[in-house]
Amino acid sequence: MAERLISNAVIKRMPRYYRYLGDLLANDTERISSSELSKIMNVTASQIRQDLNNFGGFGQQGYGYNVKYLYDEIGKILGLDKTHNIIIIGAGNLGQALTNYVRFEKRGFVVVGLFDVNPRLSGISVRNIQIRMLDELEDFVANNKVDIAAFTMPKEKANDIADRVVNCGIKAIWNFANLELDLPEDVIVENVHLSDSLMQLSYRITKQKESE
Amino acid sequence: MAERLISNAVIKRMPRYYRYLGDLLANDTERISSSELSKIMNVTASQIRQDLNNFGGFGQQGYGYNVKYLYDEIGKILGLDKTHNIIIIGAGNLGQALTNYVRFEKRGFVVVGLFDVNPRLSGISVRNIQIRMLDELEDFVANNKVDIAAFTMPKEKANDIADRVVNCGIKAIWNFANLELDLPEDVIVENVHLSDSLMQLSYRITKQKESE
DNA sequence: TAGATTGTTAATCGATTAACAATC
DNA sequence: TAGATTGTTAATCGATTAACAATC
Repeated sequence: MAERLISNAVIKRMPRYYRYLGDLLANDTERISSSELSKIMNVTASQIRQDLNNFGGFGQQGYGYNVKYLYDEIGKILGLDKTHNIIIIGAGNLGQALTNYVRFEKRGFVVVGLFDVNPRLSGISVRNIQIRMLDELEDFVANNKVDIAAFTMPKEKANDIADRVVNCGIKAIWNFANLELDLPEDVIVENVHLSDSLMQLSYRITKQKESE
Repeated sequence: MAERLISNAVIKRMPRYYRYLGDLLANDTERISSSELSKIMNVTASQIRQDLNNFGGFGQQGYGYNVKYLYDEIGKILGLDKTHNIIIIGAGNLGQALTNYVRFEKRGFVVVGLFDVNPRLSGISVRNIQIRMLDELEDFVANNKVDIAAFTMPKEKANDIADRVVNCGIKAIWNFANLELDLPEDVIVENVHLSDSLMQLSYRITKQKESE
């Protein structure tokens, strides 16, 4: 496959395209032009065509895009045609919420393990996944295919655990801990900083009030 | 206050500055130059100075920035010096997780209400906040100051509830439902699309595997 | 074929970086 | 004062939009 470097701006938009195409598919829409889609999604048609052409020509002149085909292709681009096994480290509220977020499985994401350090949680199950003690981590990863580690533990513990996770050979972290992990560059980290998001909301509220 | 339009790219970086400055403050660092900070944060010094100067001159030539002062000023820019009352709609796992996310309170975010439609949850309390039935929403908002509604209900219900929330006069939504809300433009919506985030992670994993 | 719409090149716009005069 | 470092202007880079030839 051609080693084109695709900008982050483009990649961020792909799941959104996927979502809208999924909706169109659910409505039995067979085909759509970039200009129709641009109206629905509130972006320019030009951007849609540019974005898609980073990955190949999925459309047809005079016709537009076949919704089902494009949906599937974007799914492949995003790796949704493969299964991703996830362990969740930190079985507090957020960890349990993620574990329960069943829908993720629809897209090939499967929670295979749930870890915590609190002995009180030992043996308890969340959605049929028993909570394991963190000291079993290395054994578990050695015996199970794990693609992603989700970090829902307190941030104080995150860097130590990150080292252990990386030593086990896990190459991708979905990080909810409110800090930046310091890791080798071949480890992929996707951050979800809820507190940053809330601050951005707060900024916009404040700005709106000022302008009144 | 001068009505400068500040780009989204800048606003997104502000919470990150705030976080790093908070860490420096915790380490009793009194002052820092843009170039020192740029090394820690892995951005250019130029960008730091440009970003900050959108909001005013917080530094001093030949000295740099006073950490405590800059931290406080960014806090004010982000509206963290004010209290924000939040209601959470959808008392499932994610709603409860957010409710329990005590730390938010440190920054002036207070969960004042928790709603659901499931009668089984009626009367149950999460962190001393009782779960109310959704039909009490309008009454509750009329009698309590509510700044933000967090959406943690299933996406099918999100748009209807959004209309009700907006009719109550709430002007800001923190949206975890995996769809885009269709609302008047004076309503601020901050989206947290966990599934998009996971797909981006999946993309990067896939790409890395291809290049091996 | 004629009309429609893509894929792609060129033009524009905005964001980032570099440079440096101002000044503490 | 001399050195350091900001605030800000100018240059560069990258992303978005416009335009249009290719083609279904």
